[in-house]
Parts: sequence; C-alpha cells; structure tokens
Amino acid sequence: MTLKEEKWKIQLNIHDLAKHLNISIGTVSRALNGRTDVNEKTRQRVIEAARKFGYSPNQSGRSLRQGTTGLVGFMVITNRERETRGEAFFMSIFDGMQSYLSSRGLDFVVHFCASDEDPVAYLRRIAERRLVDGIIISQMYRTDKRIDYLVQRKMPFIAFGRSDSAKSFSWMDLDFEGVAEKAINHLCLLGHRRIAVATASNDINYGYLFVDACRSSLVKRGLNLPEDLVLQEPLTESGGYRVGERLLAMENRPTAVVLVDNTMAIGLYHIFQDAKIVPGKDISIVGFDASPNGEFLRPSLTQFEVPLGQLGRWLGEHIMLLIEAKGTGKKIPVFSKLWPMKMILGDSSGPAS
Amino acid sequence: MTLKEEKWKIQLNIHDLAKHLNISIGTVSRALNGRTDVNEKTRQRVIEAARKFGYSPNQSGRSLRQGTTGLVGFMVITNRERETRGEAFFMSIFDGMQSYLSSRGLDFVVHFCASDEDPVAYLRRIAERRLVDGIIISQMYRTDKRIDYLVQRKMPFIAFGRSDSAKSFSWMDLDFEGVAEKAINHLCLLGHRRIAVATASNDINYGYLFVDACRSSLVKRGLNLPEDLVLQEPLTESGGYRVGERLLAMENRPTAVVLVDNTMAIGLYHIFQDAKIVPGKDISIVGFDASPNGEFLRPSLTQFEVPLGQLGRWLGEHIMLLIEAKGTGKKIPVFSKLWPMKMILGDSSGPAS
DNA sequence: GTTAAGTCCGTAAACGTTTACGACGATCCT
DNA sequence: AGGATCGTCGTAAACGTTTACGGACTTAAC
Repeated sequence: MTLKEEKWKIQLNIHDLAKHLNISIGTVSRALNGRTDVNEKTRQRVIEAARKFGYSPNQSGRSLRQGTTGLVGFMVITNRERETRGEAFFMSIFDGMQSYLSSRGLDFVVHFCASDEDPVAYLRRIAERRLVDGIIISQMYRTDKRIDYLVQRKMPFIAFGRSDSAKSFSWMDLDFEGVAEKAINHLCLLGHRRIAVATASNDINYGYLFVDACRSSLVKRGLNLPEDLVLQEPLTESGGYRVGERLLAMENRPTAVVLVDNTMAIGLYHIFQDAKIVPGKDISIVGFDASPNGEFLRPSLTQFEVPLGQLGRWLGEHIMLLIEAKGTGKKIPVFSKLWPMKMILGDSSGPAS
Repeated sequence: MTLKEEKWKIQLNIHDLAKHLNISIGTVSRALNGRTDVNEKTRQRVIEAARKFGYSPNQSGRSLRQGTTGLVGFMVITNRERETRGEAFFMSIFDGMQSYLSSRGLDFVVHFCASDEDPVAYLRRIAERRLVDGIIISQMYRTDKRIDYLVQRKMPFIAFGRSDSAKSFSWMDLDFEGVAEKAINHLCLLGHRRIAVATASNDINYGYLFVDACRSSLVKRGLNLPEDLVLQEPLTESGGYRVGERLLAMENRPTAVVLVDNTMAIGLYHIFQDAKIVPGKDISIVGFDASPNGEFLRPSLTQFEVPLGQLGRWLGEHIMLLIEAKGTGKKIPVFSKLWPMKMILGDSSGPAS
C-alpha cells in the first residue's frame, strides 16, 4: 500500500474526491462535465474541491469510456530534403491552431515523423493506438498512401496540401495557381518574355502544381515555358545556389526567375552577388512564401504573404467540424480550400533589360 | 448494434482476436507483450493474426491498466518574442529524438503552447491528464514555475536550458560559457579590445548567462564589458537591425560585436550594408548557433556549430532513463550537461582596425 | 506410481472514467 | 388525495487492456 499512498499524494481520482465530498462518483463526474441533472450548489462544491486538490480526470479512463481522446494531431515529416522551411512556417500555424483548439476544450499535439521512418507506418501507429481524434497531415506526396489509409479507417483528417487520390477527401492548400498567375502577370507587365521557374522535385506535389500553373499563365499570354527553364533543385540554400549556377551557364539566359520557395533565394542572391549580377536590374526574381528572410535580403525580395496564424485557426475549426460530425454521426461533404496569398512588391523585380 | 458493427469494421479489439483464434484474451495479451509463459507456436499464431487484421492494442485501455502512456512529450512555447529561431533548430532536435525513441518502442509528441496561454497552466493540463510519461521543457525562464510543478509532481522531465530553482532537477544546455570564451578569445587574438554583446532580454535565461560569460572571459584578459555595450534586443531580424542602429550611434564605436543569435545577424548585415560598413573589415561579427543562413551571408559569418540530431538523441536517451527509473522505483541522481559547440571561422571576423 | 516441477493457458480483478437507469422526495396539477 | 412531473443523486455496467492466481496437463524424478 505504500505505492498506493504515494500515488495518492501525487494525484487523486474521482473516488477520492467523491469520498471527501460525501457524494457519489457519478455526481462528481456529472458536476464536472456540466450536466444539467445536478444541483447547482453541489456542482459548485465539486468544482471548488477539484480546484483545491488539483483534480482533473484521468485521460486514459475517460478515453476508454467515451472512445475519444480530446486530442487533435498534426503530422510533420522532418527533413524531407529541406531543413529550413518547416520552421517559422509551421510554428505560426501551430500557434494559431493550438490557440483556437484550446479555446474549444481540445488539446493539440504535433507528431514528428523522423526522416528515417516510413510515414505511412508512422501514421498507422498513431491511428491504431488511437492517440488522436483527428489529424492534419502535411507535406503531401504526389500520391500519398496516407490518404487511402485514413479514408478507409474513417478517421477525421485534413490534408494540408493537395494530392492525387481515387478517394475523395478534404484538403486545404496554398493557392499556387493564384501565386503563379500574379507572379507571371507582374513579370510580363514589366516586359519579361523569357521566364524560368525554380521548383522542387516532382514527387513533392506542389512543385509540380506550381510549374503547371506558371505554364498556364504564360500560355495564356502567348508565351511558353520550355523544359530547360524548369529548374528542379532541393528547396534549400544550396538548391538556390545550384539554380543560379544553371542560370549563369545558359547562353540565352532568361530575364526573370520565379522561385517556389524563399529559402532558395538566399543561395541565389549569394551566387548573383559573386557574379556581380544585381537582382531587379540584371535579372528579376520573384519569391514565394513570405519569410522574414525575404524582407531582409538586399535588394528586398518580391514575394507573397500568407497569414499563417489564421490558416492554423482555419485548420483547427475544420478538423473540429469533422470530429464533431463523426461523433454525432452526421455526414459532412468533403471540402477543399485554396488559401489566397498577397503579393508584396520588393526591389528584386524590375523591367526587363 | 449497427454502431458496434461499424466499429468492428474499423478496428477490432483483443476479444475479437481471441475469439477468432479460439484462445483467451489473456493469452493474446501475453503473446503480444513478449511474455515467456506462452507457447511459441501460439505466439506466432497470434502475431500473425494481429498483423493480418491490423490489430494493435488500444492505448487508452493499456494506459489505464498500467498507468503509463508510452509517450514522451516535448513542450515548446511559440512566438516568445522571436519568430524564427524555433524552426530548424527544434526540427532537427525532434528528428533525432523521435528517431531514437521510436527505436526503443516509445512515441514522441510535441506540445505547442500558444503565445497567448500561460505555460504553467498548459503544462499542468498535460501532466494532470497524464498525456505523457515524461517531458522535455524548453525555453526556460530565469526562474521557471514549471520546474517546481514537475518536481513536486514527481514527473520525469529534463529542462532544455538552465534555470534558477530551489529544487534540484536535471537539465542540459548549450555551452554558453564555452562559446563566450572561444568567441572572446578569438576576437582578442585579433586585437579587439572594445567588444559589444548583443543579447536577449533578461528574463530569458541564456541571454543573461551569455552576457555574464562574455564578461568573465573579458575580465580574465584584463578587459571589461561596460553596460552600454550590452545591447538587449529581440532575437529577430529587426532586433539585429536595432543593434546596428545603436552601434552606429555610438561615438566610441566598438570594433567587434558578439551575437547570441544568428537571426540578428541578418538585420545587422542589412544596416551595415546600407551604411557601407563591411563585416570583418570595418567591424567584426561573431554569431552563435550554426544556422544555414549564417553560411550564406556575405561575408560568411563566424559562428558555432552544434549537432542537433545528436542532441535530440541524447535527450531521448536520458528522458527514457528517468522514465524507466520511475517505473522500477530506482532513484537516479539529478544530472546536467553542457553541450559543446565548435567554432566555424568565417570572414565576418578580422583584425581590429 | 506417487510426487514435484514445469509448461501453458483460462479466469477474473483491477485501472478511472462516463452514462443509462432507476430511486427517492418534492412539487404540481386535477 | 392521488398521480404525474421534475429535480437530484446513487448504482452499476461498460470501455479494452494487463496480470496475479490457479488449474490442467505434461514431464521428470524417485
């Protein structure tokens, strides 16, 4: 019984609290869960005692009984060929999402799948052990097995990023098409006719989408995007450096380049500086997401802005909708959303030379 | 019973599996948990069936019974006056930690405390609901209530970062003293005598520690660190810009500056470039953690390197030690570790002018 | 052939909740 | 006054595991 005693001191359970109040555990539970069939005065007594003794219900017991955990997950894959993007980007999303969910009484956890693990197996572990009621998956592959698994398992989820799948599912993504259109339009108005696109490898979905969108926007204006102007490199500083190398090596160099990721811009600026090429003057550069780095590059980078906190909040709201719908047995039709981004003019884009 | 049937299709429980195999649930459990008192042949049958039907034990039931979750947490506070540091820094730590823990059969989750929440209350929620068996807390305050709470609750934890506390607790931290010593030594050898330190506000512990360490290293060499050369600014790009402004405004400008955070370097480079001041020539700059940005600044930044994956692994190993010790009732004396960092010479530090 | 030990497995009691159900008294209506 | 309704609460059965205990059977030893 010493063990029991020790546990006692650490944390008491609903029986202890009930005994102390001389009422039944059922009443304690009802009082704490806001049921109506309990006298308001006893409810106050219970709440007061719970606060005083620092009682809060054991999540395992509760989960076991209700079959729900009160937890929402967000799955992130570390290190997928890019070190630096995740960061500020995800952090701000987490902030918005956690902030919203906790205000609605749900908790939020992030699951990091290590670079040496299989994402599908990792997700299965989370799901089968029932660690969360719903989950956001991110960094979608072009075709992503995780979707099939989650659909089949009927687990509420939202994909942050598009993906090809036979199943229908809910997703949200940045508006790549809008960005491409605005970027191309901006450059064309400045007189550029030969424009390169730096993007990720093909299995990362948005790399593919972005190139496609740029191509459409160009074609719409009677221009085209030859294959040799699609520069696939890792979305890192060195990737950007490589893009620069390839641009410099061309005999018929494009007058502008559009980047799908701002981290690349750093490496690109670097090599251009060495080569005495001035962005915005000798060549125009348009970046993508609004990273703080972008603002501090010189000349300042023309890029796109997205309110990440709001985006996180949106994810929180909608995953909650899905979870609640499953709880009540309601059916919610699949939804999808393209998150709009606003162009911020910098000095890195200027008239074609 | 349609609900029951539906659940059936989604995921079966130990009873279903036992019934299908015509054995008792006890045997199934023992077989799956690697107990010795089960026939090796039936064990194989059970494992095979579990694999085939995709059965894995319900975590809530298991947790409830054994009083343990098999989960290790990492608490991160978003947005504390700096947007960008968390990022690559934490991501790599998570990667190493998750990778190690999952190889040891534990799972890993990250809890993000939103900027508008009280960290102590947030931590209490995690602990009282027993969401994890142990936790890493980071971004320590100078005096941090979370420590007192966790010690009193006897929950296994490691603080990533030092903190003043009457209680004794285990922690690990970057070796600020070592970095300060190496940085100051490096600059002194280059002939610098008047050196500024850019750091965070006082309530963030390492800002304080770092300044102190720099001061000691200077004093040891017969120099000193006057108060007006301690520049407290947010650890952001704009903070770095502010540092630059303050440096430029001084009539007796220092010949070198040491930064506690590399994000600052970006803003600092920015203002210096505008003012036609060349790092490494007109003024020397030494950065802190090795961020990829640092390598791509021009001139390249002298900075310090730390293998974050290994650091994460270390955290995983040691939190596991603490958790196991608690399980077996063993006592482990508190430990602490200073993680060494290696200086990488760049072009931003040169002889005093 | 009895006993002892060993192997394997079934039984049932926990773990801490939530909630359907029913009991009890008080109030209200006719 | 009798029944109906309402408000409040206690009882007990789940939820899905793990594990102490003991039983049945086999093997080994004398």
